[in-house]
Amino acid sequence: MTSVEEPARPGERERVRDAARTQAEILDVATQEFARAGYDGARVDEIAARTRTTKRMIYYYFGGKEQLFTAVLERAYGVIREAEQQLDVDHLDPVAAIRRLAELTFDHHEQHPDFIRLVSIENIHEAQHIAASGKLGKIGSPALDVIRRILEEGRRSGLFTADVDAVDLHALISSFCFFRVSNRHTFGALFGRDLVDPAQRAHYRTMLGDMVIAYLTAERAAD
Amino acid sequence: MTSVEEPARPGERERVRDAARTQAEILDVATQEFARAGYDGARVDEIAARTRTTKRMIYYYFGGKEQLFTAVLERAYGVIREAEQQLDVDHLDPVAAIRRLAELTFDHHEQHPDFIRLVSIENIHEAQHIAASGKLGKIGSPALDVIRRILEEGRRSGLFTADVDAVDLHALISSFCFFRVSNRHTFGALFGRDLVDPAQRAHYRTMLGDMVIAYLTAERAAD
DNA sequence: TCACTAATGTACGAACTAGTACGTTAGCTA
DNA sequence: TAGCTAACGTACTAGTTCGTACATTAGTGA
Repeated sequence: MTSVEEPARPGERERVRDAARTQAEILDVATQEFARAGYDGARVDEIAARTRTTKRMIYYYFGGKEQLFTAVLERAYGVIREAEQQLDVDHLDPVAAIRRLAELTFDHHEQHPDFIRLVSIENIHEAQHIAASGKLGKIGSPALDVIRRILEEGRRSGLFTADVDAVDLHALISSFCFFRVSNRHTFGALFGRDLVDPAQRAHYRTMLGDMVIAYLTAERAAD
Repeated sequence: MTSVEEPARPGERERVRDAARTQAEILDVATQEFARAGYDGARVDEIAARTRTTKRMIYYYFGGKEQLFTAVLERAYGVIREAEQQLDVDHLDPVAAIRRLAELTFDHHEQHPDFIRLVSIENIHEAQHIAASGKLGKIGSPALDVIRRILEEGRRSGLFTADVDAVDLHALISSFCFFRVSNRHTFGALFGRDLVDPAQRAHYRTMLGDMVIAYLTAERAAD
């Protein structure tokens, strides 16, 4: 998540009024607060109190609580898109490429629990903020293009047998990565196992890769 | 979910005062309201208005909003436990047994979207109500015992090669089933694909089974 | 340097919301 | 059938929460 800790660039004197900084600071704090308490549990006053500015500015820049949450979502999705764009697997064989992609997803989900919480919250509200966003419509994800290319190559070379398209494979990979973070509390409370235990991280990361590869390369009964 | 539509048993005259019926009716409506709006978004007044009783009775029987939500969770988890207890796969070979179990999980998740939403909500609140419940501690799940038996048999017979225990396999199966329902709104909005489209139901159900079997039976590099 | 506007702060209000004090009655039991 | 209590309803309050009217000032362009 883009943060605003650094006081602009060195040499540039910290101005008292800085619209960009104020907005970014509001977004940082709002991200934490919405992720912590959910949309209705989050308090606009609390967000304001934890910035260097006032509630007035939240309404000045974002218009209201709903639009603030939408802006928070837009930025959070932007971050994962950027990470996915860094992905370069064209030099790898399809099996290694898919494993690399799955591991990137795994790592990103683990490193951004706030993002997971925001997405969970947005689903409770039936994606109404995404629908109202404009910036966030059906713009897909860079990962999808990568998956498409890998799948094509994998099938061409005969390594992949599964009858699956890029979107479904993305869902399969995401489901494991997402669940592990999103449901860790209830899962831990009910089954006594912490899915995000650092000592088990490598285990689950391998498990994910094994699962995806096994699925894609399994011998299939006649289609 | 246990419902209270039927006016007791036929012949039994509907009494004006019926503690069990009132409590069940409150739980029914509260389940819907909490699932609809989240914990903080849910309104005690709204729950009361949609029952045949008043807010007073919610406090009389449950004590408060927190305890009401806990009671709602307890009942919802009870329902899935019951479903899992119906499961009888001892007569099936391990591969068929695991597929049957996965499909039962798939079906239950699809048929109980409110349950999924409640669990998502409880995770946003870090499972605090489960922790405070008593009824819901680390009591596991009937499905776990079934998985344990199938895994043992599968490994004994040499069919299963994966180094995975029952809890992790349960997580793998649940993640796909849960994500498909819990994240359908954001996934649909971002990728233009409805994961719960009835026309695709069989496709995803097969995909789940294929994935689990492929993972369990894949040829592994030397361990 | 001066005026203009974007950026900011203060103080407040209207509406909502969880929870409760108090009073009433249905239905069971002796 | 009388009386007792679990079950129920009404009306209210204290505290909260989103949002805004109004006043002020930093920084910039002419």
